[in-house]
Amino acid sequence: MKLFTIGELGKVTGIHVETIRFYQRRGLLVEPQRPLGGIRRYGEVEAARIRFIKSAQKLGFSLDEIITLLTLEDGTHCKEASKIAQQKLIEVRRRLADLRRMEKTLSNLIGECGKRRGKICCPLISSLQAC
Amino acid sequence: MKLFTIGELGKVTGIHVETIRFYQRRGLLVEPQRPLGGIRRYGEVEAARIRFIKSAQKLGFSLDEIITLLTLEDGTHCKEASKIAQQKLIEVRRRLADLRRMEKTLSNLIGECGKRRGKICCPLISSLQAC
DNA sequence: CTTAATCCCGTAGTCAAGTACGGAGTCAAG
DNA sequence: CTTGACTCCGTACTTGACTACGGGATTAAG
Repeated sequence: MKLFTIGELGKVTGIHVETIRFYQRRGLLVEPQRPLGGIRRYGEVEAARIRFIKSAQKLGFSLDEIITLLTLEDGTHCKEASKIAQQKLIEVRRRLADLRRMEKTLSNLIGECGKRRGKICCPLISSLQAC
Repeated sequence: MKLFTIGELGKVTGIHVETIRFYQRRGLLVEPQRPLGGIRRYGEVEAARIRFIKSAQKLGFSLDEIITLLTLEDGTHCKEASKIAQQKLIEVRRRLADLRRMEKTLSNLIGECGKRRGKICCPLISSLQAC
Protein backbone atom coordinates (compact mmCIF):
# COMPACT_ATOMS: atom_id res chain seq x y z
CA MET A 1 0.00 0.00 0.00
CA LYS A 2 1.57 3.16 -1.28
CA LEU A 3 1.63 6.29 0.84
CA PHE A 4 1.72 9.82 -0.52
CA THR A 5 2.67 13.19 0.82
CA ILE A 6 0.03 15.85 0.32
CA GLY A 7 1.85 17.04 -2.77
CA GLU A 8 1.82 13.55 -4.30
CA LEU A 9 -1.82 13.12 -3.35
CA GLY A 10 -2.49 16.35 -5.21
CA LYS A 11 -0.64 15.02 -8.20
CA VAL A 12 -2.40 11.66 -8.39
CA THR A 13 -5.83 13.25 -7.99
CA GLY A 14 -5.11 16.32 -10.07
CA ILE A 15 -6.13 18.59 -7.22
CA HIS A 16 -4.25 21.63 -6.00
CA VAL A 17 -2.58 21.08 -2.62
CA GLU A 18 -4.24 24.16 -1.17
CA THR A 19 -7.59 22.80 -2.23
CA ILE A 20 -6.91 19.55 -0.39
CA ARG A 21 -6.05 21.53 2.72
CA PHE A 22 -9.20 23.54 2.19
CA TYR A 23 -11.23 20.33 2.04
CA GLN A 24 -9.63 19.22 5.29
CA ARG A 25 -10.62 22.47 6.94
CA ARG A 26 -14.14 22.08 5.59
CA GLY A 27 -14.29 18.59 7.06
CA LEU A 28 -14.61 16.80 3.72
CA LEU A 29 -11.33 15.05 4.23
CA VAL A 30 -9.85 13.76 7.47
CA GLU A 31 -6.25 14.69 8.20
CA PRO A 32 -4.25 11.56 8.97
CA GLN A 33 -2.32 11.49 12.21
CA ARG A 34 0.97 13.32 12.00
CA PRO A 35 4.01 11.35 13.24
CA LEU A 36 5.60 13.53 15.94
CA GLY A 37 7.15 16.45 14.13
CA GLY A 38 6.88 14.61 10.87
CA ILE A 39 4.89 14.79 7.66
CA ARG A 40 1.42 13.38 7.11
CA ARG A 41 1.01 10.46 4.73
CA TYR A 42 -2.03 9.72 2.63
CA GLY A 43 -3.24 6.53 1.02
CA GLU A 44 -5.82 5.24 -1.44
CA VAL A 45 -8.64 6.03 0.99
CA GLU A 46 -7.93 9.73 0.74
CA ALA A 47 -7.44 9.61 -3.01
CA ALA A 48 -10.79 7.84 -3.37
CA ARG A 49 -12.47 10.42 -1.18
CA ILE A 50 -11.15 13.23 -3.36
CA ARG A 51 -12.40 11.46 -6.46
CA PHE A 52 -15.77 11.10 -4.76
CA ILE A 53 -15.88 14.82 -4.05
CA LYS A 54 -14.96 15.70 -7.60
CA SER A 55 -17.48 13.38 -9.23
CA ALA A 56 -20.21 14.65 -6.94
CA GLN A 57 -19.31 18.23 -7.86
CA LYS A 58 -19.56 17.32 -11.52
CA LEU A 59 -23.10 16.19 -10.78
CA GLY A 60 -23.84 19.61 -9.37
CA PHE A 61 -23.59 18.90 -5.65
CA SER A 62 -22.23 21.69 -3.46
CA LEU A 63 -19.56 20.97 -0.88
CA ASP A 64 -22.17 21.14 1.88
CA GLU A 65 -24.32 18.61 0.07
CA ILE A 66 -21.29 16.41 -0.44
CA ILE A 67 -20.65 16.48 3.29
CA THR A 68 -24.16 15.13 3.75
CA LEU A 69 -23.57 12.43 1.15
CA LEU A 70 -20.37 11.49 2.93
CA THR A 71 -22.18 10.89 6.21
CA LEU A 72 -24.11 8.22 4.28
CA GLU A 73 -20.92 6.64 3.12
CA ASP A 74 -21.29 3.29 4.82
CA GLY A 75 -23.74 2.27 2.12
CA THR A 76 -26.63 1.44 4.45
CA HIS A 77 -28.53 4.66 3.75
CA CYS A 78 -29.59 4.05 0.19
CA LYS A 79 -32.97 5.66 0.74
CA GLU A 80 -31.59 8.89 2.15
CA ALA A 81 -28.95 9.10 -0.53
CA SER A 82 -31.43 8.61 -3.32
CA LYS A 83 -33.74 11.21 -1.80
CA ILE A 84 -30.95 13.77 -1.93
CA ALA A 85 -30.16 12.74 -5.48
CA GLN A 86 -33.80 13.12 -6.46
CA GLN A 87 -33.87 16.63 -5.03
CA LYS A 88 -30.79 17.39 -7.06
CA LEU A 89 -32.37 15.91 -10.15
CA ILE A 90 -35.33 18.24 -9.77
CA GLU A 91 -32.98 21.21 -9.49
CA VAL A 92 -31.01 20.09 -12.50
CA ARG A 93 -34.21 19.83 -14.53
CA ARG A 94 -35.28 23.30 -13.48
CA ARG A 95 -31.93 24.74 -14.53
CA LEU A 96 -32.21 22.79 -17.75
CA ALA A 97 -35.57 24.41 -18.50
CA ASP A 98 -34.15 27.87 -17.76
CA LEU A 99 -31.24 27.29 -20.09
CA ARG A 100 -33.52 26.02 -22.85
CA ARG A 101 -35.53 29.21 -22.59
CA MET A 102 -32.33 31.24 -22.73
CA GLU A 103 -31.17 29.33 -25.76
CA LYS A 104 -34.41 29.93 -27.60
CA THR A 105 -34.52 33.62 -26.78
CA LEU A 106 -30.92 34.18 -27.72
CA SER A 107 -31.13 32.39 -31.02
CA ASN A 108 -34.35 34.21 -31.87
CA LEU A 109 -32.69 37.52 -31.14
CA ILE A 110 -29.67 36.65 -33.21
CA GLY A 111 -31.97 35.64 -36.04
CA GLU A 112 -33.85 38.92 -35.82
CA CYS A 113 -30.55 40.77 -35.93
CA GLY A 114 -29.85 39.32 -39.34
CA LYS A 115 -33.21 40.30 -40.76
CA ARG A 116 -33.55 43.92 -39.77
CA ARG A 117 -33.77 46.27 -42.68
CA GLY A 118 -33.67 50.04 -42.41
CA LYS A 119 -34.51 50.05 -38.74
CA ILE A 120 -32.47 52.27 -36.48
CA CYS A 121 -32.76 50.02 -33.47
CA CYS A 122 -30.90 46.75 -33.02
CA PRO A 123 -33.57 44.15 -32.31
CA LEU A 124 -31.40 42.32 -29.82
CA ILE A 125 -30.84 45.33 -27.68
CA SER A 126 -34.26 46.83 -28.14
CA SER A 127 -35.96 43.60 -27.19
CA LEU A 128 -33.99 43.50 -23.98
CA GLN A 129 -35.28 46.98 -23.37
CA ALA A 130 -38.76 45.96 -24.47
CA CYS A 131 -38.78 49.26 -26.37
CA MET B 1 -43.59 62.17 -16.84
CA LYS B 2 -43.47 60.72 -13.39
CA LEU B 3 -40.36 61.03 -11.27
CA PHE B 4 -39.35 58.60 -8.57
CA THR B 5 -37.06 58.68 -5.61
CA ILE B 6 -34.61 55.81 -5.46
CA GLY B 7 -36.92 53.97 -3.09
CA GLU B 8 -39.85 54.28 -5.48
CA LEU B 9 -37.67 53.26 -8.39
CA GLY B 10 -36.79 50.19 -6.38
CA LYS B 11 -40.44 49.49 -5.80
CA VAL B 12 -41.56 49.85 -9.43
CA THR B 13 -38.72 47.68 -10.70
CA GLY B 14 -38.76 45.22 -7.84
CA ILE B 15 -35.09 45.83 -7.13
CA HIS B 16 -33.56 46.47 -3.74
CA VAL B 17 -32.40 50.07 -3.25
CA GLU B 18 -28.94 48.96 -2.30
CA THR B 19 -28.74 46.98 -5.50
CA ILE B 20 -29.62 50.08 -7.51
CA ARG B 21 -26.90 52.00 -5.75
CA PHE B 22 -24.57 49.10 -6.41
CA TYR B 23 -25.41 49.27 -10.12
CA GLN B 24 -24.65 52.97 -10.07
CA ARG B 25 -21.26 52.31 -8.54
CA ARG B 26 -20.61 49.61 -11.12
CA GLY B 27 -21.46 52.08 -13.86
CA LEU B 28 -24.50 50.21 -15.11
CA LEU B 29 -26.79 53.04 -14.16
CA VAL B 30 -26.07 56.75 -14.34
CA GLU B 31 -26.88 58.80 -11.25
CA PRO B 32 -29.10 61.72 -12.20
CA GLN B 33 -27.93 65.18 -11.19
CA ARG B 34 -28.72 65.99 -7.61
CA PRO B 35 -30.48 69.35 -7.05
CA LEU B 36 -28.23 71.25 -4.61
CA GLY B 37 -28.60 69.51 -1.31
CA GLY B 38 -31.69 67.74 -2.55
CA ILE B 39 -32.74 64.25 -3.49
CA ARG B 40 -32.12 62.59 -6.84
CA ARG B 41 -35.13 61.84 -9.02
CA TYR B 42 -35.44 58.99 -11.48
CA GLY B 43 -37.69 58.51 -14.49
CA GLU B 44 -38.73 55.89 -16.99
CA VAL B 45 -35.27 55.86 -18.55
CA GLU B 46 -33.75 54.51 -15.38
CA ALA B 47 -36.57 52.02 -14.85
CA ALA B 48 -36.09 50.75 -18.40
CA ARG B 49 -32.38 50.42 -17.86
CA ILE B 50 -32.94 48.32 -14.78
CA ARG B 51 -35.35 46.09 -16.68
CA PHE B 52 -32.71 45.77 -19.38
CA ILE B 53 -30.16 44.65 -16.82
CA LYS B 54 -32.51 42.13 -15.30
CA SER B 55 -33.58 40.59 -18.60
CA ALA B 56 -29.99 40.35 -19.73
CA GLN B 57 -29.10 38.62 -16.47
CA LYS B 58 -31.88 36.14 -17.04
CA LEU B 59 -30.25 35.35 -20.37
CA GLY B 60 -27.07 34.54 -18.53
CA PHE B 61 -25.10 37.73 -19.12
CA SER B 62 -22.81 38.85 -16.32
CA LEU B 63 -22.81 42.45 -15.16
CA ASP B 64 -19.56 43.06 -17.03
CA GLU B 65 -21.07 41.70 -20.21
CA ILE B 66 -24.13 43.84 -19.68
CA ILE B 67 -21.90 46.89 -19.43
CA THR B 68 -20.56 45.98 -22.86
CA LEU B 69 -24.07 45.54 -24.23
CA LEU B 70 -25.00 48.93 -22.82
CA THR B 71 -22.21 50.67 -24.69
CA LEU B 72 -23.96 49.41 -27.83
CA GLU B 73 -27.20 50.88 -26.69
CA ASP B 74 -27.66 53.41 -29.46
CA GLY B 75 -28.75 50.59 -31.73
CA THR B 76 -26.19 51.20 -34.44
CA HIS B 77 -23.96 48.31 -33.40
CA CYS B 78 -26.12 45.39 -34.38
CA LYS B 79 -23.17 43.34 -35.57
CA GLU B 80 -21.19 43.71 -32.37
CA ALA B 81 -24.24 43.01 -30.26
CA SER B 82 -25.12 39.88 -32.15
CA LYS B 83 -21.53 38.67 -31.97
CA ILE B 84 -21.67 38.91 -28.18
CA ALA B 85 -25.02 37.16 -28.19
CA GLN B 86 -23.63 34.38 -30.35
CA GLN B 87 -20.76 33.87 -27.96
CA LYS B 88 -23.27 33.66 -25.16
CA LEU B 89 -25.36 31.19 -27.11
CA ILE B 90 -22.36 28.90 -27.49
CA GLU B 91 -21.79 29.06 -23.74
CA VAL B 92 -25.42 28.37 -23.02
CA ARG B 93 -25.32 25.32 -25.24
CA ARG B 94 -22.22 24.01 -23.51
CA ARG B 95 -23.87 24.40 -20.12
CA LEU B 96 -26.95 22.73 -21.51
CA ALA B 97 -24.91 19.72 -22.58
CA ASP B 98 -23.29 19.52 -19.14
CA LEU B 99 -26.65 19.61 -17.43
CA ARG B 100 -28.05 16.93 -19.72
CA ARG B 101 -25.17 14.68 -18.79
CA MET B 102 -25.80 15.39 -15.12
CA GLU B 103 -29.47 14.62 -15.54
CA LYS B 104 -28.79 11.31 -17.20
CA THR B 105 -26.24 10.22 -14.62
CA LEU B 106 -28.40 11.23 -11.71
CA SER B 107 -31.51 9.51 -12.96
CA ASN B 108 -29.51 6.37 -13.78
CA LEU B 109 -28.11 6.33 -10.27
CA ILE B 110 -31.51 6.83 -8.74
CA GLY B 111 -32.84 4.01 -10.87
CA GLU B 112 -30.01 1.73 -9.75
CA CYS B 113 -30.81 2.59 -6.14
CA GLY B 114 -34.28 1.15 -6.54
CA LYS B 115 -33.04 -2.10 -8.04
CA ARG B 116 -30.34 -3.13 -5.63
CA ARG B 117 -31.05 -6.43 -3.92
CA GLY B 118 -29.03 -7.85 -1.11
CA LYS B 119 -26.02 -5.67 -1.82
CA ILE B 120 -24.34 -3.94 1.07
CA CYS B 121 -23.26 -0.93 -0.90
CA CYS B 122 -25.54 1.86 -2.09
CA PRO B 123 -25.05 2.08 -5.86
CA LEU B 124 -25.37 5.85 -5.88
CA ILE B 125 -22.62 6.38 -3.38
CA SER B 126 -20.44 3.56 -4.57
CA SER B 127 -20.59 4.75 -8.14
CA LEU B 128 -19.42 8.16 -7.04
CA GLN B 129 -16.56 6.37 -5.40
CA ALA B 130 -16.08 4.19 -8.46
CA CYS B 131 -15.68 1.33 -5.95
C1' DC C 1 -42.37 72.57 14.14
C1' DT C 2 -41.50 68.10 15.16
C1' DT C 3 -41.00 63.44 14.00
C1' DA C 4 -40.74 59.39 11.21
C1' DA C 5 -39.40 57.84 6.95
C1' DT C 6 -36.18 58.34 3.26
C1' DC C 7 -32.08 59.59 1.12
C1' DC C 8 -27.06 60.02 0.67
C1' DC C 9 -22.53 58.23 1.13
C1' DG C 10 -18.81 55.46 2.33
C1' DT C 11 -17.30 51.44 4.15
C1' DA C 12 -17.70 46.76 5.33
C1' DG C 13 -19.72 42.15 5.35
C1' DT C 14 -21.74 37.85 2.91
C1' DC C 15 -21.45 33.46 0.25
C1' DA C 16 -18.98 29.58 -2.33
C1' DA C 17 -15.13 27.57 -3.61
C1' DG C 18 -11.10 28.06 -3.77
C1' DT C 19 -6.08 30.46 -4.23
C1' DA C 20 -2.08 32.79 -2.31
C1' DC C 21 1.38 34.00 1.05
C1' DG C 22 4.86 33.91 4.55
C1' DG C 23 7.57 31.91 7.94
C1' DA C 24 9.09 27.91 10.29
C1' DG C 25 9.92 22.96 10.17
C1' DT C 26 11.35 18.61 7.77
C1' DC C 27 13.11 15.47 4.47
C1' DA C 28 16.17 13.54 0.62
C1' DA C 29 20.08 14.06 -2.43
C1' DG C 30 24.55 15.14 -3.19
C1' DC D 1 25.94 18.92 6.29
C1' DT D 2 24.08 21.93 3.36
C1' DT D 3 20.78 23.08 -0.10
C1' DG D 4 16.50 22.99 -2.29
C1' DA D 5 12.03 21.16 -2.41
C1' DC D 6 8.32 20.25 0.07
C1' DT D 7 5.17 20.39 4.34
C1' DC D 8 2.64 22.66 7.98
C1' DC D 9 -0.14 26.28 9.65
C1' DG D 10 -2.60 30.39 9.96
C1' DT D 11 -4.26 34.18 7.79
C1' DA D 12 -5.67 36.84 4.05
C1' DC D 13 -7.01 37.61 -0.68
C1' DT D 14 -10.13 36.55 -4.93
C1' DT D 15 -14.56 36.82 -7.77
C1' DG D 16 -19.48 38.10 -8.64
C1' DA D 17 -23.39 39.95 -7.16
C1' DC D 18 -25.12 41.75 -3.90
C1' DT D 19 -26.59 43.22 1.22
C1' DA D 20 -25.94 45.71 5.53
C1' DC D 21 -24.62 49.47 8.58
C1' DG D 22 -24.01 53.95 10.53
C1' DG D 23 -24.40 58.72 10.72
C1' DG D 24 -25.82 62.93 8.86
C1' DA D 25 -29.18 65.45 5.57
C1' DT D 26 -33.77 66.11 3.75
C1' DT D 27 -38.49 65.72 3.04
C1' DA D 28 -43.58 64.64 3.85
C1' DA D 29 -47.18 64.27 7.17
C1' DG D 30 -49.50 65.77 11.03
